[in-house]
Amino acid sequence: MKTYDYNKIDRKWQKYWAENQTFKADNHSDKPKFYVLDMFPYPSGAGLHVGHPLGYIASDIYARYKRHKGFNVLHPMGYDSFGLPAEQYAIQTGQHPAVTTEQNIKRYREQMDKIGFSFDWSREIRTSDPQYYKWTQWIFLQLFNSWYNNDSNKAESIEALIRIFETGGNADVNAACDADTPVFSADDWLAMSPQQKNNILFKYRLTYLAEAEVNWCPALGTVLANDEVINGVSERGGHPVERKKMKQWMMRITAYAERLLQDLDVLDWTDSLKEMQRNWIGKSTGARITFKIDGNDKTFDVFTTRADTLFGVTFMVMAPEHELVNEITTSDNLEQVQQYQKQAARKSERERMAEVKEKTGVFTGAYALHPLTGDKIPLWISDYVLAGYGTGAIMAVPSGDQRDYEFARQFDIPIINIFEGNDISEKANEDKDAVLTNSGFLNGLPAKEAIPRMIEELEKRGAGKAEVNYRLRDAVFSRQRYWGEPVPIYYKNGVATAIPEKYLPLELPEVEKYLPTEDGQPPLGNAKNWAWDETNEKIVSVDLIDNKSVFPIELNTMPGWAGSSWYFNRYMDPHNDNETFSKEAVDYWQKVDLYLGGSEHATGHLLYSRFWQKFLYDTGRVPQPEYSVKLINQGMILGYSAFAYRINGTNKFVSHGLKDQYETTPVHVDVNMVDDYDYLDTEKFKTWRPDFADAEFIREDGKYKVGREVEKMSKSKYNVVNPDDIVAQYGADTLRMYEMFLGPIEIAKPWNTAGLKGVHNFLRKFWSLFHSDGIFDVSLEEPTEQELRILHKTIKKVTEDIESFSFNTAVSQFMIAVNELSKLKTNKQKILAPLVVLLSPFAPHLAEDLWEELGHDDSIAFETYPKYEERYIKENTKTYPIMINGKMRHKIDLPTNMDKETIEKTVLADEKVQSLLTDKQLKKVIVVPGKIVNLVV
RNA sequence: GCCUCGGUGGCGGAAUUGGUAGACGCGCUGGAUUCAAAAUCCAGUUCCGGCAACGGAGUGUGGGUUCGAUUCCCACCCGAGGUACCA
Repeated sequence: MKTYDYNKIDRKWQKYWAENQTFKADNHSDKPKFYVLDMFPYPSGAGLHVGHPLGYIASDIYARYKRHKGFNVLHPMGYDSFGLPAEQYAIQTGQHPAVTTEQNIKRYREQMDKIGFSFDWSREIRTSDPQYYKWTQWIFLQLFNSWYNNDSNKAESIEALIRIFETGGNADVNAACDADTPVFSADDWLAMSPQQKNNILFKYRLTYLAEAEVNWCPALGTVLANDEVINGVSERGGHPVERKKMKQWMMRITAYAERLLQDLDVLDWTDSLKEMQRNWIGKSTGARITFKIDGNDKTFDVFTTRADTLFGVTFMVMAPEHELVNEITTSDNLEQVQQYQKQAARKSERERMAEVKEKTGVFTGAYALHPLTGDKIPLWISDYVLAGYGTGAIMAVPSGDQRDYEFARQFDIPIINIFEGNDISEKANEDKDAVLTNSGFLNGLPAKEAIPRMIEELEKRGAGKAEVNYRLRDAVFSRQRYWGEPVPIYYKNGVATAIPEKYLPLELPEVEKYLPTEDGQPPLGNAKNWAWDETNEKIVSVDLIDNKSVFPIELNTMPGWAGSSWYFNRYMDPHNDNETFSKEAVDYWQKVDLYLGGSEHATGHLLYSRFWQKFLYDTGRVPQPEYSVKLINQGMILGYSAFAYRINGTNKFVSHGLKDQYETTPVHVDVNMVDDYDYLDTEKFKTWRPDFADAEFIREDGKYKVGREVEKMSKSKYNVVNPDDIVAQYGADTLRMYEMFLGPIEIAKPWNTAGLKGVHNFLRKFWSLFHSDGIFDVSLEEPTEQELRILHKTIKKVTEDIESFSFNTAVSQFMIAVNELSKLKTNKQKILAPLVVLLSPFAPHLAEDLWEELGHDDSIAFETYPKYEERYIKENTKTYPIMINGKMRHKIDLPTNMDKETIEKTVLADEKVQSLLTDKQLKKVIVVPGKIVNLVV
């Protein structure tokens, strides 16, 4: 007997779609356009896991739905193929990252093909492809050759800036530039050496070189991410790590801070995501106040949002890295200060922010002078002040700020109470409505009125001014890595110089080793051919460097986010060799209409890409200042990690239930060795890794039970589940519908396969409606009212659910419909055909197959897309719950069109209601038409 | 620590946004079918008490607003993501 052969159906239609290029999008069409985009994946060695398809399936459903609705849909896919894991694998195995990346991409493609996505593969892009990164480098050079004009509020060319300098110096230039940019006249400018001019220009360029703090690991000779630093030592090898300043390429994203903030208002993103970006940009309006140092000519600035609390300052704190610390520290305190600096350098930024339970710090021996009273204020250093935020120094007001309060208590620094009726014995008063006292001319005022008065006073004395400060920092754009885009820059006598655009792409050179060089240079320092011959304009051997016509090329590469900051535009015109993308293509597609991706990118990719888009907008390359107005954040599918418990110092593992009897360390075990009941296959475990070959087990009831924990799905946690097995066992349509059924797309949830069977059963039942004894068999009879009701209710609900991205409830709705139709044994074409079309975005393989058997007749499916009819959905009666004091006590069926008064009368006349009301006094009747009747007694 | 989100049966999750909590699915229990099993179908399934009708409790915890709170407000606990070089 013929059955629902999903594997055969999957293969048939996947082949058909590929051969017919069914989903190829055209850049010309009479139909309205719609661009559905997924965040492209990093092709990891672990393969595509079940979390990736969650978003891709959702976007695919929407893309297919939109095609049915008559749109010209662009739905592309590609790979973010530069990244650290491929490089680390290369370091371990010597395999070229390009080779492993290619293998991984092949694997990803096979896996995706099995799920039946409607991607236009003719537009595939890879960020590691020279034909792609050629244009990433090109954009880098455009940024390098631009500055941000705060008056016109956009990026402009550096050539134009030079002309301004030549005629009028920089006094009238209102630019986003470094804080230490000196003021010069046109004559000054003309008198400068090329080197000096270059240094000035770097203070304006949108990509520039600067000293930035990094986690430097001397033993590994490399820079580490905060993630890779644990308790001050490297994750790999446990070597000490220190904070160190290094020359880095930077991106002046802060120039765009205000626009990035303002334009959030036009984005149709979740409020939470916008809030996250808002907080990340962190605009605060306040004041910059300048303090003199006692017995020194130097001054330093602090930023504060509460200038009104200036009279409450009893000490000052500088970040340990602050440039003045070494200069002002008195000899008595030098040793302590230096020791503290060393200690702070060992902590990562995150650790410093996390460890605030007990404040630490040391006194420098120096004093600042209060700008109004002239009082001497002790100057401390502490790691709760971060060098990277504000000015790297604060004025501490212990009565008004909790952190300052704790610090003062810790070190017995006096606290001046500056708020009326305030008790400072327990904590600081951070209430902005509190009224000031002990504050001279500000007495009796709340913060709102006092702040402008204080700023006015400071401006009068030249000791401060109003200032807007952003938490957002310029982005470090250098990576001491191999597997990334080379930076198209060479160093001509120390001056960073652009490699001319026409020689792009500057292709990654071959190296023998992917590790840093012995003298601590980035991996590209190992390249033999990595020098620029300026005369002949080509890449030559480093042996030829003479610094006359042959110069060294930049050794840093670009970060992972470079390639992903503009790829969405490249899909519009992916094979263009002459430019990033044609004006024609971008004018047609404009922007992404629906973007789907994880919320873990909230303050990374989603901010950087907005920044690049705005820059491209300023330079006229794109017509929209935002590329993705509508964004859906799919929640991550989390892994369900499994742990075995190794008894410390042994190779014995104790079962989860007994682990408390021993001193143990949990070890991640591969979830594929664990069954549904959390029992570990100990034999597999022994062969899994060589060091476990002679492992012994302490079991409970003869079995070894693992511990479980929900974590991010990642190869290193051995909790990755691949979708292939599910596709093979149940078919692609089951996987697609199950992932949607799992829960709302935007919520993070752990992967589990319980329930797969239910979705699979649904598809089998649906297939069965069309078949009797395995033979296709549908009836041409007219449907009954009851059948039409089921159909139209389903169309209404599913359509609404798709439009609102509630794919989980849409799947439930299908299940309800099929259950009801099964009970009626419906096999009528006029009911089933529209359902096939409706189901096709979810289960395209099965739907295509049934549609073929139905004869591709659009007229039986309400002409290509089913629409519901209101008359089949309207109910004539409504069951009203009758409540007494909010508790449900009775139900009464009433006509839906009955008005409020009649409902009340009818209900009160009801026998059961009257019996319920005996011995009770009715106080009020609340009638909510269509909803409830509540009797208050 | 800070920012953002979440917490509902044995499990994944519904709930028209202040109006019958637990839709749909899994699992479990009983039944039909079968020599038997699988598969399928039917019924039941929040917990406690009761043969039942029914009664009581119940949406992380503690308070509050309201005729009525999973939903709104306050405080707290727990979990997840991000925290600037993972992508």
